[in-house]
Amino acid sequence: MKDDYRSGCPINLSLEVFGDKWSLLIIRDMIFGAKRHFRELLRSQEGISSNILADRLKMLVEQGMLTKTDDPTHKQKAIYSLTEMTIALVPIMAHLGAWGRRYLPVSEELSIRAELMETGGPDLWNRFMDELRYEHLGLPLDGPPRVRATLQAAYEDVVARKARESAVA
Amino acid sequence: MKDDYRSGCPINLSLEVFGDKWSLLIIRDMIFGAKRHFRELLRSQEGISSNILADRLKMLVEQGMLTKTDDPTHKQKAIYSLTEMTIALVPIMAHLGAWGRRYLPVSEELSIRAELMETGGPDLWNRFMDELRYEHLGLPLDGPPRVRATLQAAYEDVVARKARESAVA
DNA sequence: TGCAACTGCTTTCATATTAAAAGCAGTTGC
DNA sequence: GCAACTGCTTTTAATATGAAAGCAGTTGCA
Repeated sequence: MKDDYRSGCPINLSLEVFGDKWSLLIIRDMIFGAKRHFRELLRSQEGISSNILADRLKMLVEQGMLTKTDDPTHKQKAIYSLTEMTIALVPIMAHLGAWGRRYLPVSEELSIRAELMETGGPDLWNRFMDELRYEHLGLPLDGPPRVRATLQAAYEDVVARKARESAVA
Repeated sequence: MKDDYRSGCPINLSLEVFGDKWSLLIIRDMIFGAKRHFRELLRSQEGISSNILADRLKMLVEQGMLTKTDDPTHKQKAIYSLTEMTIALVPIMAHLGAWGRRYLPVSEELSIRAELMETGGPDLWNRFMDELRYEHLGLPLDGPPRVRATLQAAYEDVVARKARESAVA
């Protein structure tokens, strides 16, 4: 944990924890991309470099935003898990996505998930958060996870449609 | 405007616009602190330095997050105004504040506003946004502005109470 | 049993960003 | 007429970032 903060303002403190250009993208990839290993996170859309990724993961673990455990299937693999703190960012992710979609030049395939999150509203967010608690914290879940798969399928549909369109054109 | 983005993901684009340690604090001070001049913004809780403030203001203006106009009362003064884009960040600010309050070591006086925003919910946020549209964009408002003053009064009450408490102790 | 591919990083070095402090050419109020 | 204020800019040093290569293993497969 960091022990000296610039101020006790909640917005400032939030920024000190994840207010940089990379931390929230790592969390995004864990939440929406189901990525849990270093090498998976390294393959981000935005091309994070390995030293920065290593640094941020370390810091996020120190701050209680992630936990790191051994992967029983591979002696060299580490599994990163979300904590309740990070799962609680889902509504903020949804708002950020909606805001970006409204005001910035987003690409269609990368914003379809944000659109569905916006349409689904708090009910969908809460369901998704429960599913993340199931996957990352081992909490019980009523029924099988489905939210991320739905978002992913919508993404793939857009990609397939765009491929068809550009093939025709 | 920046013309090359790392990716078209709405969350990434949002981070590219205000995902640094200072931009959102400047916007926070404009929204909650009613600060509109350079020297006012320089007196932030967190102690931003003048070159960084100048750089961020320039960038925020370039990106359409703020506008800059001359102050008719003083030839050297500039007035910074929020745009609809920035006013639309109010719900995100509220969520960020609520998140910080729940998970980080906030100070009581600096988090009372976040508490009131959380309690007030979307109804309060919308009223506040309308008031900001009135103050910064000149849109009509039903009744006089009151939200920021209410938040500010609550802040001052906490400061006064803490002063009394520490005087007694 | 050997070897290619994969594991989570670390190291190196060049470049970019940030921070603190001082300063500046005016403008304003008294 | 002068002190205080205006929005910055400049300088210098410290720090962070980015790209690329490398490393000491581990694993899966032939």
